[in-house]
Amino acid sequence: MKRAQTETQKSEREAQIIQSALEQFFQNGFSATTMESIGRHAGISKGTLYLYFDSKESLFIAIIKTIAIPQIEHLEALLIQKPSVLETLALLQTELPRLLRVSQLPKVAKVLISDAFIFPEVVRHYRTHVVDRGLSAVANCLRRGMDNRELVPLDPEMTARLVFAPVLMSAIWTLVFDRTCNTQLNLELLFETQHKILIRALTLDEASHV
Amino acid sequence: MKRAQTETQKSEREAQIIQSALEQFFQNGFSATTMESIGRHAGISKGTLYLYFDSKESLFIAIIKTIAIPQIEHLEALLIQKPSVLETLALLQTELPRLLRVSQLPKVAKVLISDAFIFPEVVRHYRTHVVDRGLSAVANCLRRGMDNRELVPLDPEMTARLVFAPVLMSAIWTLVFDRTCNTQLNLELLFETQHKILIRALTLDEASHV
DNA sequence: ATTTACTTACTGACTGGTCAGTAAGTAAAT
DNA sequence: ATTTACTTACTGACCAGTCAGTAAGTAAAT
Repeated sequence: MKRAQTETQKSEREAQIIQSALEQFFQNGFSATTMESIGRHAGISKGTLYLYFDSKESLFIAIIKTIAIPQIEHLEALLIQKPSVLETLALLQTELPRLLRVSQLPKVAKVLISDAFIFPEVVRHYRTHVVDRGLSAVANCLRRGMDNRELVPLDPEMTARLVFAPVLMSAIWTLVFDRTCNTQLNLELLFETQHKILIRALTLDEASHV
Repeated sequence: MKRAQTETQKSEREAQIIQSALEQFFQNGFSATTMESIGRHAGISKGTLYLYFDSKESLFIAIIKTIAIPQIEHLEALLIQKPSVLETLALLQTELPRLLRVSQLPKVAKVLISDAFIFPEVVRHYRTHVVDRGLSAVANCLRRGMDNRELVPLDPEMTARLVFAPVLMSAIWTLVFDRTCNTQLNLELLFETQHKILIRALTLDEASHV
């Protein structure tokens, strides 16, 4: 393998290792993944891995921290951008399928779920810095809508969870079932259907419902 | 360990082994679980395991097949029992938290998700015999309601997925986050909120919505 | 320009330990 | 005495992490 000389090349290699490790952990789980195979898929030897990361565990932690945070910041930015809650919900309908398809977040989630009990402190970190942040962003948006009578009053925390539930389900579905059964879940139709349901359920339109 | 003499005692022991294996696979994943620890938790030695199951893999398959099927049959029975779709939805609101709390289905799901790629044929079996059956049961129920104008017309397959999404989310949440963060998700409030949303979104009441 | 001395990214064989599965042995019941 | 449920000591394969060595690059001296 070509030697990484400059700092830029080195951080490129580090990113390459993290990618390879994510793919291996995702496919085989933490325990069944060998350091040798992470190295091979990154195009380097096992020994070189240890020049970049202390241990298998520190590699796991690096994956969670480097991949998930930028995505959640993107989502937060998205949610405060629109003034109206209804516009925000409409935005989610198109953004969520995109997030599921192009980001690495579903893979990270699968890895985290699978090996949660080996690394409880990583789970706690992920929960407070990724999951709770995402949920709060949506819950706050909904609460604003409920407060200024744009939306029906409901528990905003629970409603936020219900908004995210199909995202988790789709992530698992596409990664686990679609991969092993060679099928393809229609994400656009799923989120379009969810959007219709949410709009009908949450809006106080036409002065009909009590 | 007391010797299992009769056929009844033997199948009790088999069930005990399956329980122990589920707990271990759930906590540590397939690869990191040792046969010795499965035996220890079932109160027998490692060698005895091999009198009941050929291999670690056959133990994994036995878990999926013996635990999930009875639960899904229970759900199917529940869904055809009530004549009205609305009554069925109301029933789900109380049944789903119960299923999440008392059945082993969430643990089985977590194990299956974690080790999906090691056993693709098990995933396919689980999908056709458990997941697709459950989804179809709900989708058929919804389709009936849409056909006889009890419900708003929407894609019944997708709506069924949206009904189940919070179940999967709650399963993961309670098993992964609540366990490691010492919190407790309010399942009753969650499903009550979902029920309110579904009722408002799906019913064609008061002749208001188009 | 070439040699020489030095630095550093990288390699892969090795070690200590683990574990699935096996087979020889024990003991309870008939 | 024989069968049957179970135990335990063992084996061979596998792997995380280490470390002695290699080779690629750099720079000073000739």
